[in-house]
Amino acid sequence: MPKLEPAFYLEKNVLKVAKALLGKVLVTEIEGVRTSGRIVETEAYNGAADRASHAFNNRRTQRTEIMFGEGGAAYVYLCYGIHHLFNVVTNLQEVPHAVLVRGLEPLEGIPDMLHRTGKQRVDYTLTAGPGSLSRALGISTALTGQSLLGSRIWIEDAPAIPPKDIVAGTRVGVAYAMEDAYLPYRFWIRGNKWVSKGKGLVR
DNA sequence: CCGTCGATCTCCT
DNA sequence: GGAGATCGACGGG
Repeated sequence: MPKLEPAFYLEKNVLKVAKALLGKVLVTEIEGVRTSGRIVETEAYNGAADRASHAFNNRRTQRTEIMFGEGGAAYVYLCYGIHHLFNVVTNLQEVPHAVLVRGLEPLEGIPDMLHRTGKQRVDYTLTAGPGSLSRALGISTALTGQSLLGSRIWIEDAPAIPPKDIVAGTRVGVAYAMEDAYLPYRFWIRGNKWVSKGKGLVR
């Protein structure tokens, strides 16, 4: 399937993009090794208005600067000093929206994913969870700022997931975000085994 | 099954 | 100095 068009990433409603990304295929080609997976779980980060976002209140740092660029780039940052978390930058320039990819169903290059992660067998721990899927696909902070229309990391089109098969819940690990921690900004494909086990706040 | 803890970057106070 | 968009190892029940 073809790469998603630039217009896909310019959508101004980040919740729409987070849902539309479900079912699409994330592909990396790192040093000649191609690996891919179907996106089954996402979280929307609503920029300046969102206390859970790194760009809350339009906070600009060297790390977050890429989110202020035009939609269609990768924002990869180091979490807890160890894990490389991959986000899709969306919306127009100066609007720092992003979608975190939290779960993938592995498709191409599974032996390479096993090699990268040191795992013996394929199970949900290979690509469920944002840190795990980055390791499997070879995504690191070296890719932050890369265009998703380029040749190292991109997203391919696939049929949309019907709304009845999309579940919404609260985001994981954002308790610090006060009232925004309760927003239903996490989306996943109902019943899919590659969704991470992380739990958001419940009220 | 569950809770705790270490790893060790980036940014804030 | 402390917390964080996480994960896996370990110990107890």
